Amino acid sequence: MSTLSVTLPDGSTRELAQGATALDLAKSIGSGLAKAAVAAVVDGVETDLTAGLSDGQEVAIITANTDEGRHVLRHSTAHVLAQAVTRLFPGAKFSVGPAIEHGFYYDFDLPDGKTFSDDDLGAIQKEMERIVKEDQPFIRSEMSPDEALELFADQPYKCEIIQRVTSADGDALDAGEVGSGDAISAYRNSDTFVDMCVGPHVPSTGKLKHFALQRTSGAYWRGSEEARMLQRIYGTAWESKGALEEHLTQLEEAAKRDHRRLATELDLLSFPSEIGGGLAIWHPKGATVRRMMEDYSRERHERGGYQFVFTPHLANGKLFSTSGHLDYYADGMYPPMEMDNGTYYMKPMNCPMHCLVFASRQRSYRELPIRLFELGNVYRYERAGTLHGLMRIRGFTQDDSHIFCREDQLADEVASLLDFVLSVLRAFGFDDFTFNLSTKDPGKFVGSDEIWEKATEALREALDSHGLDYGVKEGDAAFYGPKIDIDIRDAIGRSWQLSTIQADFNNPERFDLEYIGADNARHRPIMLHRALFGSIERFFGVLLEHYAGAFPTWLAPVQVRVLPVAAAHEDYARSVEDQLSAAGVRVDRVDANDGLGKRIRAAKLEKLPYVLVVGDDDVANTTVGVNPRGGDVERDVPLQSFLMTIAAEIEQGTSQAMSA
RNA sequence: GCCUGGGUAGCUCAGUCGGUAGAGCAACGCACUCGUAAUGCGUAGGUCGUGAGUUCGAUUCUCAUCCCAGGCUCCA
Repeated sequence: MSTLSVTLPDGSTRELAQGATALDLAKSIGSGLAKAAVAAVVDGVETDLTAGLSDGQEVAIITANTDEGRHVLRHSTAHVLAQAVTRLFPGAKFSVGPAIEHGFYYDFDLPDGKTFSDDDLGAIQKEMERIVKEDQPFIRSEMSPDEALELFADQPYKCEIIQRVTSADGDALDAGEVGSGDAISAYRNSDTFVDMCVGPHVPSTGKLKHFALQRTSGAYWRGSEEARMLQRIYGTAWESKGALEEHLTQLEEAAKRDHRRLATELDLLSFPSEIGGGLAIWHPKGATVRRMMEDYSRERHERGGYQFVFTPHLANGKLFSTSGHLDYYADGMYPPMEMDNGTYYMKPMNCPMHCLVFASRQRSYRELPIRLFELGNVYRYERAGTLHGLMRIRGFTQDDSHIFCREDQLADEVASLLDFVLSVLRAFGFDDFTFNLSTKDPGKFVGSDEIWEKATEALREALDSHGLDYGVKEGDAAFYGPKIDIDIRDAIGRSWQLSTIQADFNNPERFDLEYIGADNARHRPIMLHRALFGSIERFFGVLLEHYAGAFPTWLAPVQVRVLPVAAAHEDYARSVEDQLSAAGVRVDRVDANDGLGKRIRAAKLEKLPYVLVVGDDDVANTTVGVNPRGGDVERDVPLQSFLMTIAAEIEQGTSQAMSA
């Protein structure tokens, strides 16, 4: 019997019997590998383990504990989910079920418009476990579109996908589902269940043991609000029980640092329903942190050559017609207020006002760039279902800046803006950034193509000159100009979009802004929009989750708490408190009405940076017992020495921030 | 806005197959005066999100509405 030879990733070759599969290859290397294998890469193409190999191919085995391997597991588990649902809900139509980050989902259309309730998940999970136990094979077949239409005749969503992918306008989603070209592939698990899919899949359902269904939700077919709403089930799947449990634990940990929960626990702010959805009130402690953030921001802007302005929350609708907001974003604005001399709106952005500041008098080229800065309150009518704590809110404050400059200043200005933004973000403990350049949305823009080209090029140049890697989001720009978005990654690896730098050649035109050039002629300035925190509220939320409520000392609402051991030490405790307070430290005191242990516990739960315990020895020697957050207790520390330490820490926190 | 689930004391939650509610923590009071993550006892606190309907009677059932959560869509 002849053999075939394949090359492994390490360059070595292996002889296998004719007709051998990737699984045979894995077995020949080792039983452990065969057990962990879920798919293979043959000549650069992901393939089923059960596919036959040919002489001369390069083959790599994909194991379950890799990103690619988990992707296969999750995709295969989605098929098991679909089969379970079709067993439990006869007549259910299924549409698409991809693997996603950390898991998978599948969308269904249940007969008679039925919906899933959370209670259904348990039964579906059990059915899935049954299918896993049955160890059904995933058997691949390929067919023509016509054959596929016949096979999936009772699955209208599959038919629609087949029709779309075989017509000229097949899109990425469809391609992911069925591949491209004339051959449509499908995977059959049993006599009663077959699903269209490019694969690859695990050899059999017995490989899929460690998964959990998580939640149900509605999801529009093809992501369109006009289309039918399908029923989606989300789940997660992993290569081992340990990995699954670790993931579930991580989710719990993330939930523990949810800013909405911490905001309540730490008494920072609240969202009273009496006020309305998406509108927060800041309690004293939250307000203190916010004030520190804002003070720092003001300080940096002042040193950065910005001029501070204030503008009103309301404006005549004509202003927003001029800016284009009413043409493009009326839906996102609060409804109009009819007043005696016109129609007024809450402002959704500050830029029109800042344009008027520029226009308030004649400007000379010598003045440029003019950098206007405002902590500006804006109101946007976010749809009810989109509100999310501080992250998505209806009334918020932008640390908003508009820079008016000459064309020859644009590149430098964008470049220095990038430096400025990154330096301030670093001061708040973020150092992992992602950059994205968003380009014109062909369906929603103002201004000429030429202007857009110019603006986009300026942003691109700034990113390139900084040697930054960035992605391009085609069609993601605001209606008035292209933008650079900066995402940060927080302490538990989630990414948040914060800062944005936007070039705008349109508003200067709409507001007819001009300056007198060196040539004594009138010229149009270029405008840059720039938010750094984005919204103070959102940034605060991100910061709160990033630090899990344990703010660094310079930001902490209460920096030190003084605890007298017993009533006899209260006078001394008060004096310690006064001295710290006089030194500018945010300090409070809790007298000995409760046991010391209880008061310390309370302070720890509040995540205070320092707890000072003072007793007999301290009164006698003017010392304190220092219990720092996350550190060891130190007794008999001279008060003056603690004072100097914490003053330095606060100063350093701020000044590190300043020079970062 | 759409789908699903929820709203009971300051917080976290239990409960009521329709007969106006309960725990822990917090608060307050008394006792204890204590050296580094919960001292003990007691008191008070709720028109059960809001409005309407059904009913002898609604926190419980129905409808509407507001708010919240997870998704979808949207996010200048």
